[in-house]
Amino acid sequence: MSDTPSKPLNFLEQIITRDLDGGITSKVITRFPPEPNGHLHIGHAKSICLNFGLAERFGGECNLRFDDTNPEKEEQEYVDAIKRDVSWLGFNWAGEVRYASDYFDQFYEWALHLIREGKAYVCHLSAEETKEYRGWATKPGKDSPYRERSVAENLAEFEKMRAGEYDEGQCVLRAKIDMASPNMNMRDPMLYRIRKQSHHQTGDKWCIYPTYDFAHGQEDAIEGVTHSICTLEFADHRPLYEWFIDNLPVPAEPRQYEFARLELNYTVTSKRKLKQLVDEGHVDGWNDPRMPTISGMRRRGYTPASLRTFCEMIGVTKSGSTIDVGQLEYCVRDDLNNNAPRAMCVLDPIKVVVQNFDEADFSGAMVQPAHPNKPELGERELPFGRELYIDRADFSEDTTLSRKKFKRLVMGEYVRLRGAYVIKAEEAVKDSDGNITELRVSLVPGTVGENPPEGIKPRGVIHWVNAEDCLDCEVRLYDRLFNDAAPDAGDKNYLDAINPESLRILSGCKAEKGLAQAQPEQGFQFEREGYFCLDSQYSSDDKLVFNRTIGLKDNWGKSV
RNA sequence: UGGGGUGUAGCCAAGCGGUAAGGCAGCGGGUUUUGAUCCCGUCAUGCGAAGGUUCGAAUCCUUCCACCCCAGCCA
Repeated sequence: MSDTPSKPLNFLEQIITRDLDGGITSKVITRFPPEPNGHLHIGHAKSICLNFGLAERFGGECNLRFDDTNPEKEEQEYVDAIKRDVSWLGFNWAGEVRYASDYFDQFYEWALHLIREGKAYVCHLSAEETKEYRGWATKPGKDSPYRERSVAENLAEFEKMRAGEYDEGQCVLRAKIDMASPNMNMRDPMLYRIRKQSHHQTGDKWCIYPTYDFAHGQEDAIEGVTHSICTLEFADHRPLYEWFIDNLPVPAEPRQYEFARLELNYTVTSKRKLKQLVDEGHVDGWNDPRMPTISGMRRRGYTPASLRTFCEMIGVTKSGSTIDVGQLEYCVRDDLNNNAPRAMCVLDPIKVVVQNFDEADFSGAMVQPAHPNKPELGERELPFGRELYIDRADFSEDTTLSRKKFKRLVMGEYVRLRGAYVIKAEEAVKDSDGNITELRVSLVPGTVGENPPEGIKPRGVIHWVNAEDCLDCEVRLYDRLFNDAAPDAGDKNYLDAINPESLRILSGCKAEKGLAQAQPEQGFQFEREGYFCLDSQYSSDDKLVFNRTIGLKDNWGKSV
């Protein structure tokens, strides 16, 4: 036994443990059931981690099943993207991908079964009439005039529906349950509706499609799902889920459990809103690095591990909660800090000329570990020459700046070049507008890897690159997409909360030579700047584009 | 309003009648050739409120309050 306290079980883990111990379940089967009508986002990641994670933890299996019961909004493109996202997160679904549409024949048989049992009927009420008949919270509904049709008539009518003899909206198949139920879902819910559209999986085979309610529990039963986990808003559907399981000759009895979906502040996650951001060009596609989509976060530089850690960290409960994005950001920062190789990149370069370069006792290159506490990641070479670049913000002519407030280069004073020499600022060359165009410095010999002689106190450590062989690159600084913690709360228009500075494109940045080997999505820490990765879309052999995943934690200024 | 669900720190979250875990954020300090990391310390006389039961209540009972969800031929 390890002495680290184990994480307490969440309520689902407690239920599963109980079911396993009590012999109610022999092998846990879960499923992740997306509808292929949009791209996956961070909220789905929670569900994915939950379902796959539970299966993993208890030695079970998790299926990937597309809930494709509505051809109206679904597309193959989404199916492909979803598979890609789930795989990227690092999960393997059991067997082949499943589709609700794989079971359409079976659902049809079961519909027939209910009709024969007198538990379902074809209803010709219009949508508006149906709504009226349904009643209201305090008002019980009225029975449809078609409710008491004979089995034979229902069979015939349903066959006509299936055969395409009715148009969309003319009739539906409904379960005969209870029009006075306080639970609206039990007031004779729809089982089948007519949709004369081809389906991405079944083509034109069907013109009637089962509803979510008529499909979900039965799919679970067919697949032997033991614990069917969904979000809170489906809790009201559970009695209906159970009604189908009880009234149909299904091969198993899955149970439904609900948990609270993930909400993040400074973020919107509704499919409709994300689609609007894309369609109206507020962002650069579904995988824009500012999007909370899996593909967007991936392009931004989030790692699968960081997302999984996050989902693990926030817990699983039934209380509606909004997590601080800071917690998500902490997870990537932590993962990247532990694993990302270090590099230097000057974002706003100012040329530096080392006037006594010939006194350098190291010509050629400095050597630095790729990671300060991971020697196994190897070393990198930092060429060093007469001309360098440092960041404009790392130099000041103001000699009154205190050492505590400004730990960088000041005219006439010393600073350490990360991994190289201590230098002293001697002179600033300016253009006619007073902008510094070049900085002349001198190096202190013998200070590579060594402390400077007595009396020389560098104010701090700054990053730099060698002018001769550094790489020109573009750096994209991303910030939160919204300035408002709750962009879509109340009757606010979330578009008004868009952060106009959520993307800043910096060109002419100078990266250390070794970064030429960077692979798209591979994370690096640009020392003193943050975590970056090569953009998978805009980077090419002759143009390097780096995305800032997240900045370094920045405490200074708060306490000085 | 009928039904369903939820209230523990700024944000999450353990707790399951024996005297409020942990994480994020914050604050104070130490180490540091990254203002990062790391390390140490600190952070609820209090569990939505009020009553009650009990030697003992965040946990049990009663009433009340607040917030979320449902009332699609969406999922």
